[in-house]
Formats: sequence, structure tokens, C-alpha cells
Amino acid sequence: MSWNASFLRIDVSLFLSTTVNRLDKKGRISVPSTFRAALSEQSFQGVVLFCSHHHACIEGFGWGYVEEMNTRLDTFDLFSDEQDDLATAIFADCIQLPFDKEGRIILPSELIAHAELDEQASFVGLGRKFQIWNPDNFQARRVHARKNIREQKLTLPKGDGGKS
Amino acid sequence: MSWNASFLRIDVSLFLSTTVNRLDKKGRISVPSTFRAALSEQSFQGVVLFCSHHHACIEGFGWGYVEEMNTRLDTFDLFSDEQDDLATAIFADCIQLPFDKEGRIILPSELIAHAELDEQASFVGLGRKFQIWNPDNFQARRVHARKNIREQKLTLPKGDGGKS
DNA sequence: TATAATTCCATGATATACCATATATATCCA
DNA sequence: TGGATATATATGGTATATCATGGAATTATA
Repeated sequence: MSWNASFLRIDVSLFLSTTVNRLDKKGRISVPSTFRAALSEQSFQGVVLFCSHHHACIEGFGWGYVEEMNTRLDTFDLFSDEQDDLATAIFADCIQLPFDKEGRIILPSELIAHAELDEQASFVGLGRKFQIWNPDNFQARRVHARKNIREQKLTLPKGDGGKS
Repeated sequence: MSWNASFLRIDVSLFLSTTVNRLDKKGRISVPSTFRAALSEQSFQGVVLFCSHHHACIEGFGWGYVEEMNTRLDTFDLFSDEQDDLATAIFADCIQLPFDKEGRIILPSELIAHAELDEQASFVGLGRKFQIWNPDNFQARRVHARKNIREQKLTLPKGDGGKS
């Protein structure tokens, strides 16, 4: 009981681990239930996706993350070039996809093409966001990421005790 | 219907993604249903548009955003030149367009000319506001926005949650 | 009366809801 | 511990509603 109680106190839901699900001919695919659980508190029941600029994959997150980005955009003047450029690069390419009753989303064909998806897709949890990969491509990406970390001795930066 | 019900629970409505719709000879064009959903809470069922001062496009938003702009104008002294110029540039040129029963608006010819619109137009979601572009022009604009961000190393600043 | 503006209705394409089934995970009891 | 049962999750197909769009009918305007 006490174990469970401490677990429930987590306020920021995070995406963890990797799940492979099937993509049907209509582009439908189940979002892993653990991911859905992380999004269950949100007002909008669904995900927001866009094509990654760095990899052949899809970036995804919840509505809360979009709202946070919008709040940060407010630090710029309305109609300023900076606000316009950022909003164009970030929001214009976003696609809002609601869950169906079974917890699936329908991937638009552009996203399927960009991520080179075929029969299956890997949902990769990355904390506040997640990615969707062709499972084979992700295998290669995973090896590459580990190699980078080893060679560049990358580590997690220090926390600031929540003072930021 | 149940889809709509879940959508209505969104607290902050934002415009996301890019949709290309057709413009008929009478200047009619459908506002994307996702945009209409974001505006559904408003008392005025329609959009507010004006010619962008920075680009060959149309700026658009809901009535709520007009009120927000008005609030921001208050940071200038009343009757100052800045306030006068901005208010004139923005409010004086605004056009209020109601939806017809099918969710379309009729674009005035000045706006069509300014945005160089032809057969089609792109509705570009930018958060609290959106833009209407000639699809070809927007393609170039999108590339340009990304280039600006890269060269000026623009990023979203950390939000302060309004505590500053 | 001619022209423009607005409302109304019809249609095809597509997205969504609905239901049925398979698979995996968890629970229970011997 | 292991097997059986129950529950939750994932997947597949079909019916239905919604959306975008074109055109016609109606009303207003000059």
C-alpha cells in the first residue's frame, strides 16, 4: 500500500521503454497503453506528431507540451519575426491525432513515408516526448546513440534542485 | 459527437498543422474543421483577418485574440504615438468574417490579392493565431523560417509561468 | 431588370464510430 | 509452482457520420 501511494504522487507523466505495434493498411496503429496512461490527465485525449528534422522518424508528445511551447512563445512580441519564425517551424508542421475508442491513432501518409514505416512501428519513450520509428531503423539508431555516448563521454547534466 | 465532446474540454484552444483547401470563384473557402473546433467556444462564430505587414499572407485568429492584443496595447501609454500607430495598423484593417452553415468564409478580393491566392490556399496553424498562404509561397516561407532559426540560433526560452 | 450577395441543398471522399476477434497480461486456485 | 480463468490490450473489418466542395435557388442591391 505505501509503495503504491508513493507511486501515485508522480505529477509529471513520462514516456518510457520501447513497444512495437502493428500498422494496418488504413494507417491505424495502437498507441501503447503505458503511453496513453501518461496522457490520461490531459484535456485533449490524443497525441501531437510531426516529422523529425534530424532523423527518419516521427516526434510525438501530449497536448500539455504544446501548451508549454505556446506559453514560451509568449515571451516574444506578437507579430515579431522571432515569434513568427518559431511558430511556423514548430506549430505549422504539427498534426493533432485523437485516440479512437480502442486507443489507436491514424497516421497520415506523409508521416508514414517520412519514417519509412511498413507493417510495424516502434514507439520509443524519451521522457516528455516519444518517437515512432521503423523498427529496423531504430535498431541502427540505438547502436549509433550508444556509440556516441561512449566516444564523447556524454553524461546527464547536474540538476539544480528544482530551483529553475 | 462524442469526438466533439472530448474536443470541447480543451482549455486553451490552439491552431495546429497546415491544411490546403480550395478557393472557389466566389471567394468561398472552408475553414478547416479543426480550426473551427478551436473557435467553437466563442460567442462570435467566425474569424478575424487582416493583411500581414511582413509577408504576402493573411493573418487570422478568433475574437479572443483581439481582446488579448488590446490588453497588450495597454503596455504603451494611452495616446502615445506607438499605441496609435499599432492600433491603426492592426485594428483598423481587421475584417470580421462569419462562417456560413457549411463552415466557410468569403474572402474579400483585397485579401485574395494581397496573399496572391489562386485556386488553393493553405491554412497554417501558429498557436493562438493562424495564417492563410498561397501554398507555393508558404513552401518557401517554411524553408526560410527554418533557416532563420538555425542562423540566429533561435530557441524557445524557458517559461517563467507568469511569475516574473 | 440585371447583378451581386447570401442561403440552401446534393455529392463524393474520407474519417470516425462501432463491433468482433485475437493476443497478451494478470489473477486465481489447486 | 503450474495450469486455468479472467481481464486488458491489440488488431481487423464494416457501417455511418462528417467534411469539403460544387452548384442551384433565393434574396438583396443598384
